[in-house]
Amino acid sequence: MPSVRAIAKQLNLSPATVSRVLNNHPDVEDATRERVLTRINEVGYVPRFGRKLTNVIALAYPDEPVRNEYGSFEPALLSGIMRGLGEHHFDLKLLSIRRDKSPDESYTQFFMRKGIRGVVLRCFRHNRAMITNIAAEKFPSIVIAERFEEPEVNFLRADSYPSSRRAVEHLIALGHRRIGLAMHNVADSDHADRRRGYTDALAAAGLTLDPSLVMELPSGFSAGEQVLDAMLGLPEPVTAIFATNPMTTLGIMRRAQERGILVPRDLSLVGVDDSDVRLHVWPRLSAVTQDASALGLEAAHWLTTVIASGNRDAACRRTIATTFEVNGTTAPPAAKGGRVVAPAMQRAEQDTQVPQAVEA
Amino acid sequence: MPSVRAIAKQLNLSPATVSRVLNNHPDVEDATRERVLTRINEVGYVPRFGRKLTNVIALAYPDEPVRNEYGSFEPALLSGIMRGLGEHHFDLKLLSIRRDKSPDESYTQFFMRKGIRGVVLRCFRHNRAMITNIAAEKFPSIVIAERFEEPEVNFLRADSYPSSRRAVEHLIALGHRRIGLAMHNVADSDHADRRRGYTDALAAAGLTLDPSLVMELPSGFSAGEQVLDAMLGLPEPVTAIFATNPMTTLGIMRRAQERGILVPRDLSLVGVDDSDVRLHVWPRLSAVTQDASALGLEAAHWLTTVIASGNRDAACRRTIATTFEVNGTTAPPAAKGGRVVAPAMQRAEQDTQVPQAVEA
DNA sequence: GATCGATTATGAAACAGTTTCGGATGCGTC
DNA sequence: GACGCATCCGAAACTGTTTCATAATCGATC
Repeated sequence: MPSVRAIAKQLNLSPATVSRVLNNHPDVEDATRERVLTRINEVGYVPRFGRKLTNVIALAYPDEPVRNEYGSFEPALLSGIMRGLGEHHFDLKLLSIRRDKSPDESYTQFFMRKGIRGVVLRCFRHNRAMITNIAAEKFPSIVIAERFEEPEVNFLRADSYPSSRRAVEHLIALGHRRIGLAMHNVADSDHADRRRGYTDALAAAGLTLDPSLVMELPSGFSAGEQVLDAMLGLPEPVTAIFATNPMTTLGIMRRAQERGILVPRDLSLVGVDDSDVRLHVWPRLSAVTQDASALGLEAAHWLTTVIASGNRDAACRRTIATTFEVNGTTAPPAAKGGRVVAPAMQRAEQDTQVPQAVEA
Repeated sequence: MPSVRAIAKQLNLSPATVSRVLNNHPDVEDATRERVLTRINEVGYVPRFGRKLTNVIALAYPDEPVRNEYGSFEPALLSGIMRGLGEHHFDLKLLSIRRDKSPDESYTQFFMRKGIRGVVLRCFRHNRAMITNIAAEKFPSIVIAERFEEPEVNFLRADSYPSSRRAVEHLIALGHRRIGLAMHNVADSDHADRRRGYTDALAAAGLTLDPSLVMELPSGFSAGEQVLDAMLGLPEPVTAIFATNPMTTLGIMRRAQERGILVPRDLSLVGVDDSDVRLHVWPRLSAVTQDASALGLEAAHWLTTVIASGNRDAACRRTIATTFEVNGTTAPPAAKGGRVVAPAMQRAEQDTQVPQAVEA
């Protein structure tokens, strides 16, 4: 249980200087600061409040926390984290790293200054380096929904590959041959998995991959609208689309309705859903679903357990399953030429089927 | 700047006992605990970390934080709060009162034990008493999106009345005479305002209020589905619906599409939106909109400013405006009998209109 | 009825982190 | 050389919390 005073003594310094380093005060020599920081990392200092340990972890975002564009993933994640915190009686802080971290302090310094014992990290395309740095500093941390090769990075993710592959196989089994893929243009591992599910399913069915059917766009709602227009504007249009991003999926659906394209009669659509949104649209969306709330719960529980146990070498490289749920947006491709049933009637029928969960 | 030691001295106690009261330790006599608590409230004790003030506020939920059913209000609110925190360099904690507060401690005790200086409170139907109690204890707090008569309660809300009234007037101006109202069955002040907007608009137009057109249901998605079925199943069905809850609105839209009821040709719909969801459905939803993010920002800014200034008597009873935005779900009622344009074509046209914001 | 034991309530002291104040040192300038 | 200023750091003071000891009270048993 090293304290500020103990560390100061070991280094022949005063507690005041160690405290200054911890709080990133300017007037301490660089060499001294370095000595203190390395020692702090060696002995595994943990901040205390008076004599009691601080039981706070943070959910840290690289930039703006809880942005709206992330859809329902963030609130579900947050809700799960709060539930996972309960057992060990930890509290949760929300942090924006870019806003509050001074560039000349280490991540460990920053987190200790904020009085937290561990951190749940959100990963986006631009902050992978940040995350490997945090992990390299050995500060207790776990990354949500992303995969890392570096063995010191702890992560908890949902594996989209099997469900994505199953989704595309489902489309192929229905008779679709021209299946579009709407990708995020900066690939995280999740989106890479979904792409792999797509290509592998095509390959396994003996279909050749047509690069013109793969679109890469910024994530977001309006991207979906562009996707639909582009894919139906092809010389030989697609009959089905697999969209790897929740917001993009909604954009596609909306644009299809706007243009009077009936889903699934004129176009089949498989999307991705982080919570219950797939059930709140019409027709209910056939989708690869991941349980963001469960991710948050498990991550918070692992992190607080590791902190409480004092085990500094625990590793988490867990992957939980996703599911592919067949709902109302997938059907056989239209036979060329014929509308057999009146639109409104057909739509009413198609959605009466009960959702079947297919385990991934 | 009263400290634990100062308070102890004033009461002829040891700092240990005061600390025990603050942390809700069991072995302190009730009379002593009471003396300490009243003194703490008198002198306005604030927790410190070492010698520095703790700059943390909390967003406190009565039960589960950030529930999914609340739709997009919570993430938008949270995002706004984080932005409003920046100026005074405060941090944010998330708290569940029911989960973490011991029944035999006061709210002030609870919040101090958590090391926070102030709290942003979410208000639901069942915790109004809790909130007046917190305010009566004079702990720095502000309630989001609710109105209180008690002068000691600080709140920041959006006034839905003018926009709601304008929304219903809009429907009347389009020619609607049978306008349904879908209400939350446990009325907070927001929903009461929306109801008042409805009744006043009808009265001003000389229309009599038909009680059978007013439905009160639990909030949520499935309630919307029930509303649609009920209101169109009336002997003399409605031609328009005003739904006062975002999730309910989505439920109505989905069920209408499912049943092949074309909005707005067969039914006009005005909803409520807390963020951008109205633009993500087809047709884009005519809606009363409130800016949850702005509510969060303003509330956090007010609270941190009051705390930083040390002004214990500042009051906040602010109301910000909402807007009524005309989009694609409102149109004149169908002339009895005729479908003039083919459904798909008509739908494509109706949504091309640019949203017009009408200030409330 | 007395005694032993357990529980309760409290304080002194030790310990946790932070800041204030002042001293020492070095560097530049007049 | 003297003065001024900035840098760096330690002693001391101050904050809150816990541990240990102590005194008082209550209850049960002989």
